[in-house]
Amino acid sequence: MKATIKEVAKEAGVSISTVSRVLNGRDRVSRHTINRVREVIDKLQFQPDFVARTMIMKKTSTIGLVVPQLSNEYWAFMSEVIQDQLWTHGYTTLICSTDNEPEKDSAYLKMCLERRMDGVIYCSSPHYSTETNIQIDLLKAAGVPVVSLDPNILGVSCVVGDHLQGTLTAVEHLIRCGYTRIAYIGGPAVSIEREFGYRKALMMHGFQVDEGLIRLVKGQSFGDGYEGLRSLHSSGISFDALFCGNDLLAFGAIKAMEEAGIRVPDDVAVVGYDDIFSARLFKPALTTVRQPIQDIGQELVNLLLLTLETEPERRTVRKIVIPTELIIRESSGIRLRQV
Amino acid sequence: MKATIKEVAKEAGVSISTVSRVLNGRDRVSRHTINRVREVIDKLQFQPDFVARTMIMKKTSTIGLVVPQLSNEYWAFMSEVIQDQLWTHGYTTLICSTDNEPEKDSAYLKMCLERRMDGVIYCSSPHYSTETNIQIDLLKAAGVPVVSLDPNILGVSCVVGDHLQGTLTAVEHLIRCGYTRIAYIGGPAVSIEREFGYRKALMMHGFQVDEGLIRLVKGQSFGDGYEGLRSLHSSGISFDALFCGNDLLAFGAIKAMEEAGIRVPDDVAVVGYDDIFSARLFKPALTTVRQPIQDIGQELVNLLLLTLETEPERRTVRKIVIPTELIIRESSGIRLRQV
DNA sequence: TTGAAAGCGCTAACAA
DNA sequence: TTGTTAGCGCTTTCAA
Repeated sequence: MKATIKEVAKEAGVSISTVSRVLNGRDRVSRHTINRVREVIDKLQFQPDFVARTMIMKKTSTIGLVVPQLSNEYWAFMSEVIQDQLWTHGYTTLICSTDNEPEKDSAYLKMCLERRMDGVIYCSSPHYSTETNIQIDLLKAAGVPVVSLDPNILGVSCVVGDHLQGTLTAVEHLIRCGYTRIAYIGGPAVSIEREFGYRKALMMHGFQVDEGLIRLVKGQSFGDGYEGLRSLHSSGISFDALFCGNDLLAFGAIKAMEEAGIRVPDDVAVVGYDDIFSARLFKPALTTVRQPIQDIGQELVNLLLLTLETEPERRTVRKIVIPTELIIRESSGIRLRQV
Repeated sequence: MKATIKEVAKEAGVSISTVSRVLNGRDRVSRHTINRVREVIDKLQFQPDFVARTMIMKKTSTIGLVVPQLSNEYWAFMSEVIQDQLWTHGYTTLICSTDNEPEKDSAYLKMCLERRMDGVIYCSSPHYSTETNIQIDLLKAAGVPVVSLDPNILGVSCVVGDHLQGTLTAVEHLIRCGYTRIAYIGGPAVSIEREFGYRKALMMHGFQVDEGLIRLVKGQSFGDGYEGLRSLHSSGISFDALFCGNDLLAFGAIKAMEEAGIRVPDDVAVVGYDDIFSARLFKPALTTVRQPIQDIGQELVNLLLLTLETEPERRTVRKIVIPTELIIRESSGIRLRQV
């Protein structure tokens, strides 16, 4: 059914090595032979078998990309950016969505090794497991370049958002607005530095951290934010502001407040994190810490490509910190211009 | 660096075929040999080379999935559902986001053939090109099962949302609410049947279709909806309701109306299509036609798997129509319960 | 400029 | 139950 190089060679009356040569443009082949072979290739609709080629070349031209959840706008956009970037560099991206499940996480990494990915971009859910670490070590041991977004994995180059700083700025913004009882919703699915930034901001401004104002939820989606706020609300504790580990959590929390008759920002000011597209569409438009997805994706790809071009012995571990930006909108109570 | 089956055989003092046998669980191997080999495999951290295996088996266990735009919530979710489904059936999914560019569309399909995907799920942007058709034919000619979402590609099994009916129901809902000047924003990136449904509903209820109320925009995203409404507004034409080809277009249109001082739903009622997650979060909550993504993804996978299990000669072209459901929320002017 | 031959790492007859 | 051998479709020496 599918023509092979053998049939092309036979039909053209040359050897398979000659066909291979015109295919790869290596060595020199006479004009006449080239034309003859090209003709037959067209006629037979021959396409070299990528798999066979891969086996010899030891290069799949494929990069594995592991993200926590594709249905989360943030990761979907990130994946798109990275895939585009890699495509222009001749690589295909194998996107893997782990749905925040540690088992899937390591399973996909394992697959990356089995399938001989040329490199891996790992955007973990921060509660990755020991198994994940083992897989990453295996990958490294096999000489497969790995770069990661955010987590500190020993010996892996990474791009990190400046979460501590980002959160610090966000919470300071709330403090400056005069809020004094600032709650926090985060958890293992969100960078721990955001919690640190929250604590740091409070302490720097002379506030005691009230652990009762902190809710650590399991996931990083709408429902988790919703539950987080319900728990906060039903505890009876009072708060006049809320910082959420990401925008989706904030959306969920606001929804829960709406249902409980708490007005945002009149009763409680809210700040999120990420600045996903819908943050500006939401009512009230969400004040949030912007992570420049485009830049982050770009840096991840650059970092990976750089590693790919360096011999394993010469590779160095780099860490690139991407600054964040506070985007002030309605939800934090100040009516500035909408961005 | 990486151990091969040869080294395992040598180390274990058996032949490579014996190693292969314990690897695949084929034939019978003595308990003792199995243990011996397993030990060595562990010791050497041997993993069979997927690529080499693939070459012999003529099966990559990989399915290509082509979607128009991953950063669109609808497609991100769809991709996640399909990837999950396929993963449980032992397949890896290669997700390709074409960004609505016909060239990328056909380029990715070409890649699916080159890389010997076992099957392809094609969720086209409806303005796919001739080149796309050629690539799909090539795929079929090579015996690669292709199933598609929505478009009518000759000889390709497909799952289609019942867009004509869905739109009809939506527009009839507006008519019943008493709106008489119903505008439409759609275009090539959105199923043409939605436009037909719009026209049909109007005609069935004795309205003349006013072409001035129709705006065909290029893409399917927020910005396109925004532009569509601006164009509609600046033309000076009057309208009291608006049906949009998808939710994102509706969001954009509503944003533009907001800026123009047009209130939704008080001045203009709006209905979208898809029921993406943020539709219920939006203010006003969006009335929209729900497409059951989970079901659609499920059906696509089933259809593909079925085709995969059928010998090429016995394959039949099937078309599965998925019913839609009108979800009434605030934007269309009736204050029913929020879903 | 071309061809013959040796593999890449594995599976799968066919023997033993 | 195990080993030998012949490929899968291609690239790449090495000769001619």
